[in-house]
Amino acid sequence: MSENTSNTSNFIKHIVKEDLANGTHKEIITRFPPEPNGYLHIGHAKSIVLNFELAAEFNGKINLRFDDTNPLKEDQEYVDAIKEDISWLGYEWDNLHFASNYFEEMYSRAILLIKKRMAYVEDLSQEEIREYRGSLHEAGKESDSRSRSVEENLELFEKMKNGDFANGEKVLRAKIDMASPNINLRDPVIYRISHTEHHNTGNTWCIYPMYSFAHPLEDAIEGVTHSLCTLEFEDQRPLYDWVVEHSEIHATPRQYEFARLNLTNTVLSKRKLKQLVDENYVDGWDDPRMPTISGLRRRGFTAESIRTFAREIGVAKSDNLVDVRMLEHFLREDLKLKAPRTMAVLDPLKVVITNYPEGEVEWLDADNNPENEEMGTRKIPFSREIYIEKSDFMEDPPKKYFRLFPGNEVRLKHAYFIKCNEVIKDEDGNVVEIHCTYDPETKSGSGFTGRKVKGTLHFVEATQAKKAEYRLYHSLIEDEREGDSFLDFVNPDSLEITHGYVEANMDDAKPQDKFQFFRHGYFNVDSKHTTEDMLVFNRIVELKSSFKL
RNA sequence: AGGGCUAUAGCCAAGCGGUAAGGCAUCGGAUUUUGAUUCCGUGACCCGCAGGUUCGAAUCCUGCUAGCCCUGCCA
Repeated sequence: MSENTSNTSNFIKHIVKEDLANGTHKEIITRFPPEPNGYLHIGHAKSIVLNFELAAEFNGKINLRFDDTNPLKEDQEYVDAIKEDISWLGYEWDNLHFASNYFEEMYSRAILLIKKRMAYVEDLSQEEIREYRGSLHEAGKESDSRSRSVEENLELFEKMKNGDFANGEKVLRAKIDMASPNINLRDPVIYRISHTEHHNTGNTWCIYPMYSFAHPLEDAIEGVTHSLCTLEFEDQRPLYDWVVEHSEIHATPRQYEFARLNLTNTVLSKRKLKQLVDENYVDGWDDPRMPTISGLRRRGFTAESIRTFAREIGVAKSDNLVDVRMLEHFLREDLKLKAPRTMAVLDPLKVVITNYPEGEVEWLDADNNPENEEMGTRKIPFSREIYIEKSDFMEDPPKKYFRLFPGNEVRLKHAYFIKCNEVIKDEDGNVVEIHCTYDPETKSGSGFTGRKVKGTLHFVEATQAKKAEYRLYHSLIEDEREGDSFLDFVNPDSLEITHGYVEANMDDAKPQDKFQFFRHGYFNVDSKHTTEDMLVFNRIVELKSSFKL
């Protein structure tokens, strides 16, 4: 990756630099630890970029580790999708691990804790455990199970493992402090029974470690030095350290917490995203309106723009709400020089150039990207009948409208000046066709300077035009709506479909090809809906515009 | 007397005792065969508030205030 990854500063880099400088570590190891229970989204991208680039910048290593300790929610489908998304983002992990590969090791560490009288099997029901835990304002109380002998605990824990108990009948708890002001330390459950098949270990286990016990062990086993997670785990840090210390794995991973990403007009919670998918608000995890990596990819966002975005938003500890326009900015910036510029009419209006010879087609020169000459030129057709954008004509325009209207002359991009002479309407009074005349002297590239026009319109020549479908996306979530559930904020009109024309030379456009459609924005050939006879384009983002009616 | 954390422009964010980086957005202006791009210009008499220490404070101390997180056998 050639991008400069070290020009930003954040508190985690400070910590790493210091750890390296004072010899705490010779080499750092980070990890990205997704639970395979859903698809990755742009919030994960923030964490991925942080962890991978931190390791790269300081010549360390990074592990991709699936935190698969709860078989009830996890699935191989998600493992595959997550790997694909990380690779697509442009990152390579040094090692691939699964928490489930450490189950045996974790089990033996749990036994060690029991032997050290630091863990015990609990008889209380889930409800009782909750009651005994106390509340934010009052201490918890100790359960009778707490004073069980080591031998009995060992025997019961083995029975748990052997499947002698039903789900929920027993749990293993760490013996810490039922009166701690930090509720996470009030004898947290570290193993539960779940007679569930695991995507990786099958039916080998019916007890599974809890995150708070498993995660620190995973980090310690792998020699992770800097374990980065989000703010809501701050209260768990004392427990994390407790597990590492008492499990006697001689490693000292440290947990650091940073603020998760929030984006305007977006939800970034796996639970909510899953709900949007399950309840058919969208067409799957990769729906172009979804903030998932796969959705952004299908929409047309580039990996580079997502990476740049993730770097530029920074990493800190204060809650934040980043404007989506920032993401869009980096997409435009990335595609500006990379995407060929072509003309597409999204909502066509026919124009007949009455003084242009019938049956004649001429081919005009058009550059593919004036800001990037290497992209070359192409020929585009021009003839008596063309399509322009419906919104580029107004019969009765306001002041400062410099597109087409009766009596006004405009430039057709790469072609000629045309002047509107006549408006054809149907019986309902709708404008169905415009009659114009062109001036042969004004041909583009001829150096004509006789007079100027204010507006330049894009067009598609009618006989060669290729039909296309456009999918114009609007925010899936609208922050300004009101409601209690996030579903009240879902925009029912987030997908707008139109049909129009693109240049004939788009014939060889393939899924995921990206273009700038003149005056419209950046578009991507949709990989799911495009067929042999119909190109379907996703609008990635619009061009910026200061035009107001 | 619950505990943990955060507070720098509309939104992100740097800053680590020496006199407020940068990006996004906004609004002007110039250039323009995209009302795009590009280019220039635009905002903190001040860093949540109030005191204090210091020659000097966004940075150190004290006290407030506001917001977020924590009572899953989720992660």
